[in-house]
Amino acid sequence: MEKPLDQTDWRILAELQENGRLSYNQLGRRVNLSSPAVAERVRRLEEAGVITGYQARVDPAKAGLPLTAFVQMRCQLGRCLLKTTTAADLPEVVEVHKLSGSSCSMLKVRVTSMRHLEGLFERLGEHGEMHSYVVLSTQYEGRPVEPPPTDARPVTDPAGWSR
Amino acid sequence: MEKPLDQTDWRILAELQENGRLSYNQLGRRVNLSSPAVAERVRRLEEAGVITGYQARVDPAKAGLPLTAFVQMRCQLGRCLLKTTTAADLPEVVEVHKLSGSSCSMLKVRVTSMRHLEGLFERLGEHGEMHSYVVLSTQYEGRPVEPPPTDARPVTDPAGWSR
DNA sequence: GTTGAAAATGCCTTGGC
DNA sequence: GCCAAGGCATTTTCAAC
Repeated sequence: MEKPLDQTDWRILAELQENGRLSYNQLGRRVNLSSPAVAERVRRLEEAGVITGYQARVDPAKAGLPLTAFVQMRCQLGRCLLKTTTAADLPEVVEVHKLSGSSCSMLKVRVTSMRHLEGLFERLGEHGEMHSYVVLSTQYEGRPVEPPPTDARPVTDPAGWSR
Repeated sequence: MEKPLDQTDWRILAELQENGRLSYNQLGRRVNLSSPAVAERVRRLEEAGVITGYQARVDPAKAGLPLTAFVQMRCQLGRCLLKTTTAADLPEVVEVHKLSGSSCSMLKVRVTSMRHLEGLFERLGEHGEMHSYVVLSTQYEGRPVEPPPTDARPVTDPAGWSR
C-alpha cells in the first residue's frame, strides 16, 4: 500500500498538477500509456491518498484579494489561536502551520486592502505576540511537487566534525 | 473587463475550488443555473484570469516529501537568490515571495528528510542571512479563496489618534 | 442575460488478449 | 498493460423568453 512511486507515476502527477482536467485519453497519450492503464494508475494514486483532489486555481488578486501576508504567531498560554478560534472566524487565513522553535504557528493571509490587513492584525494580536511580513510580489506559488532527486547529496563537512 | 464578481461567480469559484472536475451539468445544478449559462460564466472567469487553471492536489508527504519548512532570506548584495539561481536549480522550493521589511524573500520548501533539509540550507546559506522554520504539522493549506466580507470592519481607535 | 432541448462529439468502462 | 466496442454523459449550438 505504501509502494514508492515509479517514474510513470511521477509523469502522471506532473501532468495532472499542470492540468487537472486532462481526460484519460489525453493523459495516456502524454505518458505513453493506454487510457485504461492510466485510469487504473490514477485510481490507485487517488486511493493511496497521493492525489487528494482537484482544484481550480484562483488568482487572489483578480478575485479582489490583492494583498498577501505571512504572520508568525507566538501565542500566549490559553489564548492560542488554534484553540480559541475556528477557521470560519478567520476567512482571511488561507494557511495554518504549526512550527518548531519560538513561534507556535505560521499563517498565510489574504486581504482586500491595507485597512483590512490592519483590522485583521488587531484581531490576531489578541492571541499573543505577532510578527508579520507583507508580500510585495509572488514569484510562484503552488509549484507542482516534483520527484525528489535520487542522488542523496552529501552534507559538506570540511572541518570533519562528523568523523 | 474588470467587473467585480457577483454572488453567483463566487459560488462557482467555491465549487470549482472544492472540486475542479465538476461537469457544467453538476456545477449548474449546485449554483442554480443551466449548463450553458454556467459554462459561459466559467469561460469568462478563465478569460479574465480569475481562474488560472486546474490542478490535481498532491499530498507531499504521501509523495515522499514529508518535511516542509519556511525560509526567510536576507540576501547579500549581488548574491540575491532571485538573481543568481533559477527555479530548476532548486526543485525543493515550492513558493517564493518577495517581502517588505528586512528580509528580502520568504520561501516554502519541501524535502524528503532532515538530511536533505540540511543540505538545502547549506546551499541557500550561500546567498545571505537565513532564518528557517520547520513545520511540525499543517492545519490547512490551499484553502479556497472566499469572497471578502462586505462589512468593512472599522479599525479600532480607542485612543483617538486618527481624529 | 438566461433557459431548455437536441445533436454531435468525445469519454469511460468493460471484456478478451 | 493493450486493444476494441458499447453505452453514456458531456459539451455546444440553437431558437425562444
